[in-house]
Amino acid sequence: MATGRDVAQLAGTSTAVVSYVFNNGPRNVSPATRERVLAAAAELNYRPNALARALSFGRTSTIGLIVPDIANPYFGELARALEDAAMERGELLLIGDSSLDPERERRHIAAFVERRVDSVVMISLLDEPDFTAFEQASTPVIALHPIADDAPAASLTIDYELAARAAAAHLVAHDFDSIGLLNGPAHSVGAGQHRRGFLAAVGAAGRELRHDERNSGTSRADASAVSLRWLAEPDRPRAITCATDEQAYGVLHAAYLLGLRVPEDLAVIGFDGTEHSEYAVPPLTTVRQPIRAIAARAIELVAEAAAEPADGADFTRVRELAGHELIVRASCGCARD
Amino acid sequence: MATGRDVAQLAGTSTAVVSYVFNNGPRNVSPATRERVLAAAAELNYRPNALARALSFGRTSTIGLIVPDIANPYFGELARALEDAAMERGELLLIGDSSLDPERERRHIAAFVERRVDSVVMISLLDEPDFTAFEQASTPVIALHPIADDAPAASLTIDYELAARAAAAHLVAHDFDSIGLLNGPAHSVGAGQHRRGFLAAVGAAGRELRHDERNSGTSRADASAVSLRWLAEPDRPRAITCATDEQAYGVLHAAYLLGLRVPEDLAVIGFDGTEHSEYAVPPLTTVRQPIRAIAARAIELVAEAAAEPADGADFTRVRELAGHELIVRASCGCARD
DNA sequence: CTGAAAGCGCTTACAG
DNA sequence: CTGAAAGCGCTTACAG
Repeated sequence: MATGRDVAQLAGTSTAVVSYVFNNGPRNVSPATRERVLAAAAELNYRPNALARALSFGRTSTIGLIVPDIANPYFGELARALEDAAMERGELLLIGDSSLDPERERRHIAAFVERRVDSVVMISLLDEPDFTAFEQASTPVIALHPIADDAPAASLTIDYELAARAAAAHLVAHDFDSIGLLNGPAHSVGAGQHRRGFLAAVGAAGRELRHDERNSGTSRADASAVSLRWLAEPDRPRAITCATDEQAYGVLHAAYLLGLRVPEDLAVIGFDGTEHSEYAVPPLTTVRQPIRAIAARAIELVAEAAAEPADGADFTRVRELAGHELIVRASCGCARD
Repeated sequence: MATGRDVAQLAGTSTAVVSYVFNNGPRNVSPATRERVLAAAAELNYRPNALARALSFGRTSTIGLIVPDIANPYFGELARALEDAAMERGELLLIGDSSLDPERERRHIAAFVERRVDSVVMISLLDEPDFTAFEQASTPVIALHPIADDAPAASLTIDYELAARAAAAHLVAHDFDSIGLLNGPAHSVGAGQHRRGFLAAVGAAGRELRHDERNSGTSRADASAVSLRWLAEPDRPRAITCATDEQAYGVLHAAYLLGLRVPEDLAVIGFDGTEHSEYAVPPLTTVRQPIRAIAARAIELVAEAAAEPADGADFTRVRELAGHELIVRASCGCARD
């Protein structure tokens, strides 16, 4: 490929001027010279080498994203929203998919550090992800899940406990005699928050209410297998609220296999609220995370932190909360569309 | 961050040796020196700068992927499979999501060229994508969809016409009196293939068979809206085969809204066969694309082409076909799981 | 086995 | 407004 030197030669100028033209600065270029440079560049199909540029400029204009599972539509939607926000700022989003494999996550972290991404948005598979590589590289990181108070990263999440409580409270208001929580892995931080929210709603019911919790992985397959056993028990719950939409789809599938009608025999509520949830059969009542707002804010925070490395210490103190929204559809028995 | 020079200094050696140690070559290093280098690197948390490395090495060890819509689970699964294959070869996969926006696709192409990815795997939004930027950079590209014979890229796809015919033939064998095709945008190359396969199956039915085609975008929302009108018509089809699973989910949703039972009142067949299709309600009969095999082969082809630029001309002649598989589940009325 | 030096393709003070 | 030169952090012939 043609280099800046080729262009300079053809235009009868220096590489400095070529750079000034392509970056609109930092020095002015006379219109005539600019024209010649542009013409030469067009003729040679010149494309500045972003690697060389980043090397001398000291910034890659690149934001890394690490998601646990890109095949999960929630992370797909999130990735898209983050990319929209990044592009608006002229940054490229690099997506790394951990495929639910912590080793894979580690490799993405290393790859991002080596490639000198300016900043990172991360949804870790782990409750306490290892930020040291980013810390050593002084790369600002924002986690879109709860992290320890002293973790060297910012975080931005909804209030999972409150949101989980809202979902359970909705079931309580339905007057069901028994409700269940299909939670994530029992000992994870996230599961603790869902559990506390769920139990708070049960406690506030003001009446006798059987309740039970089961745990499954986040995949439909896992959730379906667990639900299949659960729903076959004689005292199965009348309603189930889940920690993710994916799990809710597993519950719907299990109910189908067992010949249980939703919502007549079993009410179901999901959590995350991707666009797909509207097209479930039946349409899924769910707690919506404000994906676009979270994405826009995350990119804003991280881009600012990358631009002003001085405030690094402040940035890692950031613990922001976003709002959630309960979306009521047919799966809990409220609406028929 | 520490540089190779810092490490060399601390280890009392030269940057060349640091490079030899971290790359296991191309020159040998005495065990003692290697130890000192490794110790110094560990102490300084040295991470080689991949940008600088790529600049002098002439390769980025990076493969670009462009997908039309990462929120579509089919592309999510595909991205994951491609990343697995890339990682096995020590390459990093960079994912660019076009968000169904051709302008976005163009930007990803430009970004990949500027970042000097070694090769590209592409699923374009367009029937005739513009490969010139890649061609000028002599970056090998493989398209995972049909492309023109003289397009300067390789391609690897299933035989869509044959696969679409298999799906329609299955409906024909059910003895339904009328079947429909929910196809993609009417004038696209892909839609033509689905149509020909569908009509071939109809023609081979050997009996009176009403048939009809409708078109929708690939999203559930679009497919649902189109199906809602279609299924409300008095002579609605008894069975529908779709061009994608996403569209099939839209049909299931529309049937639900209209109170039609699947498969009793309406049989449905999807196309793509992601893992999610098994958890639809009811589980979706679909044509499975061999995602992992396609991904592995695509990476293999493109990586080889990047390694041997001499064979560039041969590479762009590659037009490979992969096999498909009809997976029969409950949605067409055959099985109940 | 190891070091000094040139080069990858940019950007940016420094002179003019 | 423009050019010659140093530097970003690596790799790799070239000498020794």
